[in-house]
Amino acid sequence: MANIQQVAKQAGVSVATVSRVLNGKDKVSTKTKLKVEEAIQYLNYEPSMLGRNLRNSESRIVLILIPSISNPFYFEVIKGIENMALSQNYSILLCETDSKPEKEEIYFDLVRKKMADGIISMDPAVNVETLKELAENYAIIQCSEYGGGIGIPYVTIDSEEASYHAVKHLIQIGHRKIALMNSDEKFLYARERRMGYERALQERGIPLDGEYIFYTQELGFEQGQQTMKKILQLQDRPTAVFAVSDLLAIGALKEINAAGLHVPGDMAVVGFDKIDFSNMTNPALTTVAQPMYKMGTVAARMLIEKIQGKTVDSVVLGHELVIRESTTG
Amino acid sequence: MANIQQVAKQAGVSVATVSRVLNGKDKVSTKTKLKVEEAIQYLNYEPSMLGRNLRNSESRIVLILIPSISNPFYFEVIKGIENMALSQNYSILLCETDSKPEKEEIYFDLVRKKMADGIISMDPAVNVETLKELAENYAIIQCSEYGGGIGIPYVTIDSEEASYHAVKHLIQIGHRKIALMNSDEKFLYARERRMGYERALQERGIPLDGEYIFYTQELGFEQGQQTMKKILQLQDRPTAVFAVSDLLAIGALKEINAAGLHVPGDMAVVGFDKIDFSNMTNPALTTVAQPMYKMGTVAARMLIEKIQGKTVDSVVLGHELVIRESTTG
DNA sequence: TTGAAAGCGCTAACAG
DNA sequence: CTGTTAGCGCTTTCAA
Repeated sequence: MANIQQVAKQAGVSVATVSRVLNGKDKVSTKTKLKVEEAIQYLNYEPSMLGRNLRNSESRIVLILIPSISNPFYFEVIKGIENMALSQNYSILLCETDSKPEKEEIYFDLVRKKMADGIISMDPAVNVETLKELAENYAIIQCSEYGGGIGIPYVTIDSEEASYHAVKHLIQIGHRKIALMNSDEKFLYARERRMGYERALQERGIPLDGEYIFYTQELGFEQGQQTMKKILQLQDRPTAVFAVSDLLAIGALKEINAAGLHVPGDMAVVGFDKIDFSNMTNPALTTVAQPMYKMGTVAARMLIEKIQGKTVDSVVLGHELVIRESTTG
Repeated sequence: MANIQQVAKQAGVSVATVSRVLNGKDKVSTKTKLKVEEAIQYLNYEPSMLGRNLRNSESRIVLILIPSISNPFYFEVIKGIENMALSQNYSILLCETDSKPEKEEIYFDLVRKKMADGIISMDPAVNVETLKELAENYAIIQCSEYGGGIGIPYVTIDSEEASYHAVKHLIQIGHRKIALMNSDEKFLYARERRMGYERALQERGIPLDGEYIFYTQELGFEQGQQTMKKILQLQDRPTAVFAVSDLLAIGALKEINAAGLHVPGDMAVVGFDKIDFSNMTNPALTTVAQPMYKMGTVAARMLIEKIQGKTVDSVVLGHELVIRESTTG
């Protein structure tokens, strides 16, 4: 475990020169450079980030805040963030909050203590107050979820438009009784998605039916099952359902099957997110694809620019409707 | 962004005293302690990990090496690691290698550069040579996958026994023609699982049929589909299949359904890992549960002890067969 | 119980 | 092109 001093000594130069060779920015003569490189080789020297980080007062680590690591929606986003970060010599600390403030605090503390240079928050349940406060002193980007109007740069899609698109597809293939399986409207995206749903219906002159709108506390498989159970008990049963997450939709699928009904014959289903698993179900799920990888790279680029002190603008990316068996089977 | 100097000045004490209050180990009089705490409050001071880490030559970060973040098998393990790590004031850096040596090297470099204090490797495709070399100087634990006999402490389950258990279940419910969907036998666990499979058959006097054993390069959904396709084309078609991962099994399920056959009537299916999704399929999957959370906590504890210079022993944990619809209808 | 001072490993400003 | 030196923020002897 040699340090820079020993390398300098071995090479017969000063530590400054070694540092120059290491960082490759300043000019060093080919001869000395060679000497230094030999010494590095000889001593098996590896520069310590600990020293460098303190000196540069940076950690070269960025936090990613997600509610749950097992939600597949985040995979591609994370990959995007990771690749961009890696290319800029940043590492990522993946932080699962379980949507619990205590856990969130642990990670917020990490940036307060300079253990991380910035945060990409993908947690819709994040404490907006704290985040806002933190954003005054640290680099923060919101990805996919944003509280709206809190002055933190974000990258997201147009949820209203995406939802409109999905529902319009259902209408176009002949459905008029369409249920919406939404999440709690305390989340902005939930409100937006309901608006898209309503716009699509209104546009075709289909009256709104409050009975067809359902809210769930979480976006998981079980909630999808439970909600579908309620939908199937409706007097005037809808012929299609639009769920705002693939996991909800997959839960619905399972429940429809369990009731002996057929998808899409008896009930068409559309999901949201295009998680890997949406293709593995029976039937494969029609779903709205967010450009997740791109969201990740954009968020990471924005964060790094923020860390570098630049001002960054929010970004809204496009979406895509992936039509598969659960609507056209 | 106050530092310890300013706090000391504000409180009218030395930096040493502030440090003592911060760490709470050394004795400090109640009065000075109060003064210091007031100063900390007043200045909104947050101790920098950068300084502390350099001084202590530690990063309080541990790496987790996984092949792919989207493989659900790792979720619970990661949770276990994270919780244990957090409780000891360590943070975790989740590193996806994509089983690519280049990517692996990036992360190995992180520990060489003191950016991380140790590694928990869950990558079966890890470069064992490098790992072994690294283990001479750094704390390393293998979790769930281990090369065997390379002198690195590991935590795992008894794959042979688990596999035996699964196949025995199939035999007990009446099957005699049982296919094995295994991964490449370059992996130790693959060899062990085949041995368990063979032992179960032999024990009941069922002759081994090489035609019933299949190998896949990866453990994903697509491989499961492809392999199932081959199995269904067999002259003497088996009545059950044991896949060494849930994703393989879920692929098989989809393919069996696509062929118009029924699970478990025409073909019983057993998976391995008990990932969340194994419960969401149609029918729900019988599978072997590894104690993943526990594996994670144990691995983390072992690693931290290793970091602290203690010697640690390898651990083998138990497993459990979860019987669901895909074998018992 | 407290303070002074050294030093963890590195980078950068300045001088030569 | 290279060396000297200060200092990033902290912990920990050693003395008092």
